[in-house]
Amino acid sequence: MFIRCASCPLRRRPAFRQKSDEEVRFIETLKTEHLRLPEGADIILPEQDDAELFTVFSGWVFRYKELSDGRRQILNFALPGDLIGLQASLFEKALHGAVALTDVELCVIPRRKLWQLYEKMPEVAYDVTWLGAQTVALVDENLLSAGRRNAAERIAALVASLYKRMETLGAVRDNSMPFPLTQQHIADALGLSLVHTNKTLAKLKSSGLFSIADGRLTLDNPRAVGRLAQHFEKDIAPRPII
Amino acid sequence: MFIRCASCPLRRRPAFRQKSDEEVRFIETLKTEHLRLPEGADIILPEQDDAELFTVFSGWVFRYKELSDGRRQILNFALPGDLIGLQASLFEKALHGAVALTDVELCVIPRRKLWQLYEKMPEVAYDVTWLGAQTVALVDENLLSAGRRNAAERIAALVASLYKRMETLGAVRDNSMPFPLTQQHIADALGLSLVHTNKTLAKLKSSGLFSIADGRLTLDNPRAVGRLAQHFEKDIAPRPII
DNA sequence: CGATGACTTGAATCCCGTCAACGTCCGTGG
DNA sequence: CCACGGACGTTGACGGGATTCAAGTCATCG
Repeated sequence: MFIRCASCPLRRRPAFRQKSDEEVRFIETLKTEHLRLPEGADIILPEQDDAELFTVFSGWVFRYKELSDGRRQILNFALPGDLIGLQASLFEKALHGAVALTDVELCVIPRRKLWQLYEKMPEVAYDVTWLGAQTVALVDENLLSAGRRNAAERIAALVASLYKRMETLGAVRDNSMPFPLTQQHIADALGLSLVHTNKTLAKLKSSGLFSIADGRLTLDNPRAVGRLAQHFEKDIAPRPII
Repeated sequence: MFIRCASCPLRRRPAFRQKSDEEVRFIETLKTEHLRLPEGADIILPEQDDAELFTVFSGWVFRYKELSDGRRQILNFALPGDLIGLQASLFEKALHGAVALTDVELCVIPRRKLWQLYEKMPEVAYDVTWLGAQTVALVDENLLSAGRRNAAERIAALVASLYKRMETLGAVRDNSMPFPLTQQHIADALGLSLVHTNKTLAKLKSSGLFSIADGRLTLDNPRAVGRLAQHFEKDIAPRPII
């Protein structure tokens, strides 16, 4: 099953900057495949030397690094519209891994076509850079969390960030959004142990900040979460999508 | 004092990919200023909405984020050849600050010229993206440190990374390199307290891993540092410079 | 020569990690 | 039908790595 960019429902959402027909047609020539992968599938392997470039079409993905004894750090989560594998495409080898957190659909742009894009369609090249810079911004924020926030603040910052992003995508209803993370994912993303994550999570839930059930998170007290997180992100302006 | 790109000593070093005369001439049209700033000067202020794009010509720079109560996290260090301010140029506002760690010289590329670069010289645009991805790689590694390494490992990883980068720039002599960081900088970069940084640093020094004196760091036991850091970076291949 | 910034050092405290056990849900298969 | 195992979540006890508080040394500098 192939989804044509011209009729892509994702890119029409208000979260994204609307592109000209010409640009969309061009992007469609780049896209070779619409890939479906099950939860848990490896998208990019650490050290992989032929990773492609992907746009997340549906589902959640995370990038990670790990140490030889198994300690794992999740670097950031990618949601629909986000680009995955830019580093891996530009460098000889991938310096990180990427895994499907849920069942996912990915638009595949072969790494060998990346240069074409710069030659032929500078607007799109600019957007690629923009999305790369967006990744830096996400990782920056996570580094601030891991380095300088305590456990409760880290969780609040993660929740606030994901909630805002999902809201922008139109995936929030009644203060509630899909939340596929296990506590192990949360721990790995925040640089905490599983046990301590569990206990801190329990405190925040019982304080009425938010609740998690049936794979969904409900934000019960947005202001308290925002205060803890010090994450005063305003509405996210429409952004590029490849 | 203006340094012409055509006669720029930095870009001729083997650390960098050599560019065609045409590209260099073009880059020179982008560069409006050769800026000198003293140690401690702000290069980009958090929230700044008109930050320019800079290439570090000489000296060290760091990017940082901070929380409202003063907790500060250094995101990464930028050395000669590195690009600063890409996010700040692409987005409405800077989401981080940048400060001169030493006296620095910066090549200034006005943010309004960034788009020109994509239209007129795709090779250079590609390099901008490459350098953006390079920043992600650096921050990724720092996030792995802050999230999953203990204090000694973090310091080893920082030392290993900076040493390798300085070596590539040809700034290492007799296993020794300039090292302008204070212990406070190290603490802020690694997500540690000043006191604990001091004590851990003392242990590593007395174990003979490295020594610091007169603003220089000498790597006495590269293998032990590499083992602690699990930072097996091979030689860094020549990279783009704008 | 007082002031300031960087670095040291010791003691008390605590946040968080580790260990260990237990509970629940769910899919599988005997 | 129920035993079994695995994934995920929960809870208590304990210890330690790291923070915080406090004080003091040493250079540099106006």
